[in-house]
Amino acid sequence: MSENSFSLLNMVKSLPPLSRRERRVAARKAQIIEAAAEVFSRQGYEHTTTKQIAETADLAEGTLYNYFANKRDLLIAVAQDFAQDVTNALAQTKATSMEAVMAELLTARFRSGRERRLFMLFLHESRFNPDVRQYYVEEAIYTIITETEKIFRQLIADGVMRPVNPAVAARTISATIMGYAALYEFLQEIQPDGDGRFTPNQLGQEVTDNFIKGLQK
Amino acid sequence: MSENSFSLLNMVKSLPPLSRRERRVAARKAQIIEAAAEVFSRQGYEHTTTKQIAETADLAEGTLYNYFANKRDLLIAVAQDFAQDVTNALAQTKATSMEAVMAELLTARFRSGRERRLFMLFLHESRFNPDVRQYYVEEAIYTIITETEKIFRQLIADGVMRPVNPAVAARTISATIMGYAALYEFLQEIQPDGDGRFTPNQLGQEVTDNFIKGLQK
Amino acid sequence: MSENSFSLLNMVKSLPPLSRRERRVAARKAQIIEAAAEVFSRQGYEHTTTKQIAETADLAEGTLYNYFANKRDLLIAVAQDFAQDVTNALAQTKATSMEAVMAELLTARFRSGRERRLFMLFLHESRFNPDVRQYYVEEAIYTIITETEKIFRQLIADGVMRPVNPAVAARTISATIMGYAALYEFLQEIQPDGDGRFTPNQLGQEVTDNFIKGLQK
Amino acid sequence: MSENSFSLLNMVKSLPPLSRRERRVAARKAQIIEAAAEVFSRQGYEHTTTKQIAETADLAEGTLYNYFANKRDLLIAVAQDFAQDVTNALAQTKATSMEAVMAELLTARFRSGRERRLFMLFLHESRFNPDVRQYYVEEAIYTIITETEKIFRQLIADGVMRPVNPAVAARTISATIMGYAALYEFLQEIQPDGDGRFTPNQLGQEVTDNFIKGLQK
DNA sequence: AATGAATGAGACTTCATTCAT
DNA sequence: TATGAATGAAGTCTCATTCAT
Repeated sequence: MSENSFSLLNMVKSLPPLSRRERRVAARKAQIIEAAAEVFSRQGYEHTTTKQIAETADLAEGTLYNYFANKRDLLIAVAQDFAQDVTNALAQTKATSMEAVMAELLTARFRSGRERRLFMLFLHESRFNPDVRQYYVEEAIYTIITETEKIFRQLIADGVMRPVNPAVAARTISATIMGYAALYEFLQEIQPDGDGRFTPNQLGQEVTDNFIKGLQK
Repeated sequence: MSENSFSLLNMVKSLPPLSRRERRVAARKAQIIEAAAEVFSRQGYEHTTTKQIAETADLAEGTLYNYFANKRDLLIAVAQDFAQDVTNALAQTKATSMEAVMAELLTARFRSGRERRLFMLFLHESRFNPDVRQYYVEEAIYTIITETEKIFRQLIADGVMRPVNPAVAARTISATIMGYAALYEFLQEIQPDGDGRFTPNQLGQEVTDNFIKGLQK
Repeated sequence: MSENSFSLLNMVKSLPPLSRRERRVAARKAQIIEAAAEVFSRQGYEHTTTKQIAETADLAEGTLYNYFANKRDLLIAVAQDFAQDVTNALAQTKATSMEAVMAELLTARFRSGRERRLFMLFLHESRFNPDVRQYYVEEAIYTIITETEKIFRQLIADGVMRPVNPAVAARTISATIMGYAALYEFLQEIQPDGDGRFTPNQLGQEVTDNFIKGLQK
Repeated sequence: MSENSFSLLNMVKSLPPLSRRERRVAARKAQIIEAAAEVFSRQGYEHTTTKQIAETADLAEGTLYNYFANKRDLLIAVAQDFAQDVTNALAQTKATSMEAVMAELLTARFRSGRERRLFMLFLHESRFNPDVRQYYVEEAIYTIITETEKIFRQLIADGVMRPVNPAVAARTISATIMGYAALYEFLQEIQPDGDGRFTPNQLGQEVTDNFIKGLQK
């Protein structure tokens, strides 16, 4: 999420340039968000104390409150930041062959453990926090699904994909991605017998094959 | 999860018969586990107070501690109970046609909102609680995956399924199930345009079709 | 305010008898209110910590919150209790001669330092706490004023008092009482030169004389 | 209290003329005192933050500390300033008829809501702050009492007033003034039935009449 | 065995004060 | 001299757990 501060800054390039003070505030916020994301991803929201976030950010506890109203707002900020990253990344995905699209969808997300863990954290917290739900679900998840759906419609129109319901297919792929993100935490211990471990790429190729050709003989 | 208490009792049927006292203890434990499952599923672990569990179980707070050492142990008991249910249900699944297997896998689980929410809850909590992880992941998820894998091996041997890696296919299906369990909370708001809402069965059929025939033309 | 718990109990004598549990709760509440009144009267609301109240009540800090939602509610309870005392005391005042009425009004209230200090505390806190304002001002002060006014109307009707506006006179007397309550804190240091200190009774007689006969020759 | 800053400057007129630097410092102090008086009068001491004072004074928070050691000193300065105003005003009061003296005493003070509220605030704070007590009580209140006493002695000597104890009478009048200052906040809601509201002047005349002629028939 | 009041550790948050710029 | 971000002490409140009845 350190690239994030960059992406955030880039997003507003067209706006009037930031004053020195605004830049400093933005940098501090980014520093705190980065620390919060780190600790949240490791320990979850409830098990994280503001003291720990402050220590990770190398700041005093009170300083957090000069930039965020409360702990909850800090979680929302991390979720917004996360959603922004997902949205930006997906905006650059190009639909070419079916294989390429699937590979991109299945492997591009969740390469980093922290990102996977944050993904699952927000999934959990959205149930109890409407703002997280809004920023995370309605931005990140909605974006993943609708962008995938758009790509599928195009592939069907191009005659590359067979004419399934693109809405359902997009949701199925998204669900599979999310499920794998969750499983990944446990897969290292639960390996197919005798096969040793898969690399993410190998796994991606196999899954892609399953989806494209179908499981039926 | 009221059947659950039954399943717990059934498990020990082969052991020497329970004394009256042991039956009373088991019944109380089941009562408490049922209450805890209910409240945990609605509010999550951290947002649930022992007071709420006691009220739901129609007992005093202190009584909980006569049967469980602490709140954490209560969560573990709920997880064990849940895993038992999943294992029992899967033991009865019979492999016939591919369609039947897929339908069973995709729709049997998660018909109830509470079960879906508990599933998600354990997924979250197992990151912070090794015992939940052990009982939930290594029993429930491991069971789902290996049983599915077994079924797939059979289907491949029968020539019904094409010879993909059954370990990967089983994991993909499991991941999809888990992903849909998570998405379900949000799907009502994120509907395919103009299509109205899917019933679980409709969705199951579509997804089954995707998986069996593949997405490729 | 220890008599208070009595008065409170007396008030509900006509209601169905309290269960043992209700009596215990009432006693604990009274114990906590008594402790809070003591510390508030000495240190004011803001300078009082919940820790101090708990120590004074010989309870743990958390126990306070089993009986009152928060510190503010504790202040309100003390104010209600205080208002109840004032109301009860005034209900017993009998109007006979002008001198007796004045003496009663001027000396009955505020014999104890704690009561005087609480009176001033509520006066201050009502500005920032609508509930204190309601219970304290609209019960205690309103009662003092209207009861005095009633007495004055009677005295005028009896031909003992000259026909001034009884509403204004009642407010003037009340204001004087309140002002003396405040001054009392400082009067010990600010004595009339050479006269030594007044006892409350001496002062009451002099003031009564001023009011009854007027200052004019 | 804008005249206040003036009064502060006037006080030192007889001292050697101020250098430019000293004038600037005095002006800044007056600016800060004015802001503090404004916010204190509205919100009370404890509910006022140094941030709010700084904003009201249109200065940065740190700047306050170049002129006052801490928040407490700021309150003391406001109290001193207030006492100064009271003393100055009373110095100009001339004793002629009894009616004139009473009217002056009863209406001159507390025409402004802010002054009334500050009066009450100092009354409260002096219980917890010896310096406020010293400057406010021993200057303002003491001055009011002793000046009134002096006037009363004169009136008695002139044969206009009957020979009561002038010390007590002065205290009674002062107490009444203070009581009305406190009641004023609530009087709007506690009106004599059917009489509508009093203007301060009407009230002053009635009260004067009560005091001069006495309540007795 | 059941009760539920008492406990107190620990979390979040506020805000007066400091200090580098 | 003015600034305002950083600080951290201290306060309120929650809630899992204990224990006397």
